[in-house]
Amino acid sequence: MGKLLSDQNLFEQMRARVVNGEFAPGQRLKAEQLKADYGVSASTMREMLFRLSTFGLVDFQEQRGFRLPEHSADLLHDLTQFRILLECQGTCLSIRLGDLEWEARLSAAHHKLSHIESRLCVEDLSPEFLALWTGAELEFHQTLIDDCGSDTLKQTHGVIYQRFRQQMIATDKRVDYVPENIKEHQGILDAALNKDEDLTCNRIREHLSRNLIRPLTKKAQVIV
Amino acid sequence: MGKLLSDQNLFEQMRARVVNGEFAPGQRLKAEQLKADYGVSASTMREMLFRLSTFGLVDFQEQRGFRLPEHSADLLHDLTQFRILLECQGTCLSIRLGDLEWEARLSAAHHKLSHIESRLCVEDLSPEFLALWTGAELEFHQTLIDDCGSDTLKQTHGVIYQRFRQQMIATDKRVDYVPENIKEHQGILDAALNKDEDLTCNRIREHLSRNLIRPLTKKAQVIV
DNA sequence: TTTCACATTTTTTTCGATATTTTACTGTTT
DNA sequence: AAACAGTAAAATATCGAAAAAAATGTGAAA
Repeated sequence: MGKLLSDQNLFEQMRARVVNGEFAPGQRLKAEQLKADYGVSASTMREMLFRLSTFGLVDFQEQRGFRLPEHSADLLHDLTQFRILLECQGTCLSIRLGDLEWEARLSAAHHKLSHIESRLCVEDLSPEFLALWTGAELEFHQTLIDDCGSDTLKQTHGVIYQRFRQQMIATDKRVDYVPENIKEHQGILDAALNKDEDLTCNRIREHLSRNLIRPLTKKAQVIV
Repeated sequence: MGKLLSDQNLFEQMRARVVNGEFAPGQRLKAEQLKADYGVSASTMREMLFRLSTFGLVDFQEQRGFRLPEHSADLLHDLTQFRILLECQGTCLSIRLGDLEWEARLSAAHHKLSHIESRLCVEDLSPEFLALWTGAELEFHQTLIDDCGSDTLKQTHGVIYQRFRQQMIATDKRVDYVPENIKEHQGILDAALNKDEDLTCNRIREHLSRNLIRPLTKKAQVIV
């Protein structure tokens, strides 16, 4: 298989594999086996698994190795709720702080995404196309919060998004695409470009709520 | 020095050291040197530093090792802002979801904290006493969000709190104690027990704002 | 048949040595 | 003196093997 990968690439590859459902939930990940895929030693592989574990993308238990996280509806709910918090907060701040440049980038990200999503309607979904969609979806949501001015928030969101995606894929290999998605993304874009913070938040919340087990209790005002 | 530490203890010890200002900001952390302190090999030490780096408590750069994060007023600002978001959100949810048991625990945590803080007035601060205060302060703030129902939020808060504390200590060895602290903690407790979500948020925000460079732009409603 | 003790196999963790890369130093040329 | 190349020193990353621990299997006793 692929060889001569730099450390960074190796991490990236493994990240993609554990997120994109190449392993079954709960499956053991043995460094001894995986090392063959990358032509590195078990120690290096172990270190890589360790790094993934600190992002919550693989579980680690002392003296009994690594395994893929179990799928859990509760966890997906929790991650969704947290995504709502981070994306609402981040987007509001971006609306406030972002300049014309940000609006342009957001518009561009949405353009790409909507183009892909419209084709997703008709074609059936190959893994490559799915990866394309995933990438575009991520970029749109990341751009939303990109000008919030808080690296901490953005980094945290990145981690949570990966774990969210991992759980989504574990739930069901099919993409969570529904025709509503197109409308919802459009709605978020419009509200954001209109600089209507409340409306944007509502639409983000609405958009993500699909993955909640139980509806949110009620609105709460949270401050920053 | 200490020997025969389990892996977990070793991590905990190193965490305490890098947080509590035993090393200067920017200082290199060489596994080869540190291994002597715990009687383990450089590899094991390296792994430990790696784990700390994924929490943001030490910086890691490929091919040039580990070092303590630089102190940065901007970073402290950012971490504070994020703490405000997480603690407001978590506390509001706890108020809503927490039962009598939670109120009791919160009350207990505050009792301990306020007792320590009142003594902090008169005595001068030995490192041991400071550690006592830090522990109590952490427990109070953790208890606030403890019944929010989101493990993700609580874990994230734990990580952010550690980094925040690290930056605080790097700023100035003295505790950030001011007489206002006692009043502020009391105010937060009262509002929370009164189940007044808005007031509680305001007081948490007020309490933490001390560490912001610039004041918050304005209130924003963020939803969950 | 069940339970427990013991031995075997597998898996995980730790280690010291080696290879690679970076950093520091030295002397040469412009 | 400044810039550069080349060499030596130090630090980091990688590896395979040894040690430790857990899981598995076997068989005897209840």
